[in-house]
Amino acid sequence: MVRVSKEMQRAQRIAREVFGHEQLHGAQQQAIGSVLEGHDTLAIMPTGSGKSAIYQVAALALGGPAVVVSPLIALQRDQVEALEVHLPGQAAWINSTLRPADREATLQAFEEGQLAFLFLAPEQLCSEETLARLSAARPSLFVVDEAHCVSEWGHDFRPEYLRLGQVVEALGRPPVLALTATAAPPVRAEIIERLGMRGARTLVSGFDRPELRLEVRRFENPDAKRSALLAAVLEAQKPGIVYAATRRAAEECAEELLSCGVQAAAYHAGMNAAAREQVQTSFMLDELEVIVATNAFGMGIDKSNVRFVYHLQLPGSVDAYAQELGRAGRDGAAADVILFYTPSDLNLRRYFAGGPHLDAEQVEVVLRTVEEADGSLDVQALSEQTGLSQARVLTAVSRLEDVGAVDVQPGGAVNVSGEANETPPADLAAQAAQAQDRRQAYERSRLDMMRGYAETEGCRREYLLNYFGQPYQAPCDNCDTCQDGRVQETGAGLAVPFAIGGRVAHRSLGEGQVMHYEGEKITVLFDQHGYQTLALTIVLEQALLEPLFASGQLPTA
DNA sequence: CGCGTAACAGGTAACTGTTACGCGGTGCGTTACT
Repeated sequence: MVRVSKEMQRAQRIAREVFGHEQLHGAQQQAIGSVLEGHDTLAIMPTGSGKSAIYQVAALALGGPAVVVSPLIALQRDQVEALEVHLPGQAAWINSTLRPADREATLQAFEEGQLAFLFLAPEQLCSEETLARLSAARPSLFVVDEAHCVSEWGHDFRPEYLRLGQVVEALGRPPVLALTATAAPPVRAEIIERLGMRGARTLVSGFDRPELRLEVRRFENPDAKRSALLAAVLEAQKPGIVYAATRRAAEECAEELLSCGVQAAAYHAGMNAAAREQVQTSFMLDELEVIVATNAFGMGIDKSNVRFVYHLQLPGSVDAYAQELGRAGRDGAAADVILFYTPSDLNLRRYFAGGPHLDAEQVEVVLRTVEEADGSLDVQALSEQTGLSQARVLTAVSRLEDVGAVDVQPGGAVNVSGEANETPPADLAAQAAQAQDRRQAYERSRLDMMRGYAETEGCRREYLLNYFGQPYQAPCDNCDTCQDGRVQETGAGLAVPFAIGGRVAHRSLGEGQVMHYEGEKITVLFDQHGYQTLALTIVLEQALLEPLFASGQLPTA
């Protein structure tokens, strides 16, 4: 018999009376319960499964105001509007769209306890003053929505994401609740580490989407591929989404579709805000049949009747692919998920993966400039002083921060860290350059996993689920390889030498987690070296891998 | 990193081969103008 705690009963009542949810489902209850028991919690749940209700109910049950980190101003607006229905006047945002007077009024309302929810992007949490004022209201919960951004964006795009751990400290360490729809094991580990979550509970609910039909069509020639995609869109049931790797490809594809009589439009970050908004709105209203987008499109989109998601180029990681394909078939009806693959697309993704390559000399120039300026320069100023691009300086500073050589102040100014004074700058620069090499190698190993999906002869659903650490018994009977008989039934119970999800140790690559088997190969995610695929016969003959402990006993940092 | 395009050289007409260069995703914020 399940004992329902008093706190949980209270949470159920809040869900019902405030938000009108008759019944919280199991995963929601688990996550809310975990938070109410005071645990830092990472909840991984598909979009549309009521993630918002978790933080909404948990925060009210805890009784204090919640600080919610949200990556996009548009998402902050959506969340506030949703709360406004049930709790008028108790949710607000702080971002650059506010006039100074309104910003001040909002902060004051939060300090005085009039707000239950405050939404902001991580950049806002870099101001000492804002932090001090938020902390004065003694927030009872710190929520990081779309928490995969920590790992996807923190390293060389939005570095403030990597500093949220310090923010949690500055706010007096309220319980941390991180929410995302997709996170593979290394992404989970990084979210927990970077947010400084303690004794974190990780709750994962169902990744499998049996209604999605998975397929890869391989082409050697990009033109032939584009024609095939156009033909597929013409025939497909609409509405649908086409993902392209570049803005130009998105625009060209949208134009071609239009000229074939399909109501299509492009969507990417190079368009002005009004045009983007208009495209998104008409897609949501079913006025537009097909949206052809870069990865700028999708976060926070919950449209139930998307009948296909096609990719004109492969995404940079299986994580990104899972996010994007997950936007199909939310209503539970069948939907088509096809990757149109040409191996040459890997080149562009390799370029994007892991940011720029850094020479130790370049990093040393940055570090010495930081020293000479005595903490007065930010990334932009450093870029001007050193003649290196901003992206390069940003990456150099992030890696110097990782190795403890520099600190970045809330205002953005870069300082030499106190501990680093003993070590020669050249050594620190070399360490930072190495850290960047490792990061690139890791990102490329993730790209290799995406390529593995495109090229697998096995069940694609099994491949995806294994990637997210879940065992699966192929065939699924709803992917191309299963349906055309390529998948050999491995036979239930055929002994695999190391359990999927289990921990293993390799002589030279260190410890890792078993991800996937395919033919004579085993893929392991190594803590230090990313995803590596090894020949099973050699592994067994030379006893290269040693099992550690079963999955589920993974110690959390 | 690697691809596609533009510019250019070669030797006197039209074109081919070489080289150089630019381009490629995601958003917050701030600031200087209209």
